[in-house]
Amino acid sequence: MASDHTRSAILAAAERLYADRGFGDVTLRDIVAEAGVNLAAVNYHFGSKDELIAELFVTRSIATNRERLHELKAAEEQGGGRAPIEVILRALVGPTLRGCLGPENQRSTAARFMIRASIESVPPIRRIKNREIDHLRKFVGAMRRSLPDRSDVDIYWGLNFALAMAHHTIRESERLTKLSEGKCDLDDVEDVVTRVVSVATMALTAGRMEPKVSSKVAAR
Amino acid sequence: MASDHTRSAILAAAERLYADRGFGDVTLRDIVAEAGVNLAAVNYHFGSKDELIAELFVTRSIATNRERLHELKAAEEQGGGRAPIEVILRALVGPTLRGCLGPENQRSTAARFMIRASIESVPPIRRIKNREIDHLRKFVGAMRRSLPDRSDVDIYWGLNFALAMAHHTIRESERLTKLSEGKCDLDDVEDVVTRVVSVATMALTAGRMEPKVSSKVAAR
DNA sequence: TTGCAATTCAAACAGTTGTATGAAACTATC
DNA sequence: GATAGTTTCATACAACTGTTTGAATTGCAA
Repeated sequence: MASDHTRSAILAAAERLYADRGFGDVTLRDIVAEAGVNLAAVNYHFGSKDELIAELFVTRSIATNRERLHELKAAEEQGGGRAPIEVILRALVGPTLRGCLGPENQRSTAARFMIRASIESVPPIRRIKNREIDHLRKFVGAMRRSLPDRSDVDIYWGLNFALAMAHHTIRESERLTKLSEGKCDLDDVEDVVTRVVSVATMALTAGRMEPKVSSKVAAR
Repeated sequence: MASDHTRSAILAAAERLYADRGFGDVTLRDIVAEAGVNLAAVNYHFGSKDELIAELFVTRSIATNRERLHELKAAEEQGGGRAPIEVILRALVGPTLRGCLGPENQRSTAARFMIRASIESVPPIRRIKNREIDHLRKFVGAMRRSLPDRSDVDIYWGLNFALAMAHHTIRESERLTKLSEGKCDLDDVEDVVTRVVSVATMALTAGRMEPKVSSKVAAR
């Protein structure tokens, strides 16, 4: 254990380089040069390159997830177990958007790293994302409680679309800016959050016709 | 020129392998082995590996784009220069969704390739995607004509969200299936198209204008 | 100080990658 | 059927990759 100086220097250097140049062309040698440590130190402290990447991503992920759940829990407690759907959706997409958008020149390394992780899709990160389902289920539960009349299928689709809009906006923020010739202000994060939440809410509440359990939905 | 047999054998083999195993771990040697040709043939016919990938992607892209524009043009001509927003959005996301979704066991190689291209993001493909903006502008134009009261910013956001829902659903179809325990039927492509179009339409028409909301089956 | 484990280091390893070469095998034209 | 141009081929190249090794160094406890 000792000082952990080498270990954290590697983590910091790796995150910075990945954020700047992407996973594709950053080698272990780049990382150790940036960190000022020996090449073998990576394998000594992390086991392998993939485990280093995984540790970086996991650390940032649980931070975001904790934020999300904190917002969600607070909202449900205040509403006596039932939170308005807008608030739930805001807890879902807010932390991610706030973490990854905002004025480019003042984006944290962590934010830029997470954007990279969202754009490029490297095996160790994909493996972790697949275990994120349990986390999403908590939001499914909250949404069900908030919209008890809504079918499960609609809930799932609403969740899917909310995440879609948030993640796609992060991934393609550059393209949207170019397409709109700067008219879409992606630096105003709260406006983006509001837009996403508003559309997702409409998707989940529109056409609230009576129970139209047409066919197979009756299951479960 | 001669027979082009080698050239097309390489293209076919490459597309198949990339579709099956992703760009990450398919080497030129894998490709030439699958195609039954010599290693040097790739560089002889395509110049480099990246140009091979680019050619594959460009071919599929212009096919999709042509479909999109065909649908769009037909709709606008029929409406005398103005098409309903739902139809425009359907022309935008329909071809892509139809090309990439549907019963997994009967997905074409081309479809699986495009899904890979959407999930992993490899440099030559990214470069091409960045030139796709001109194509999107045509849809912006059509949307403006269809919704003259709507601000440009709203149009851009609507387009962005429509693409977001379509692409994210393709990218994360597996996760959505797992999360919903199979309740979201991604094989029913037309239903997916309808859902995406319906939500995007709401995003573009809500808050203003009288309900032109064609009571489409928002959900079933 | 001595001893022992944890850490760092330079160096090499083993493999893979995309690409280049120059000769051989074709193909079509005259 | 010779010839010029295209295409194929086996092979080598050169560079880079993550990982391992075993010796040196360090830090700490007895």
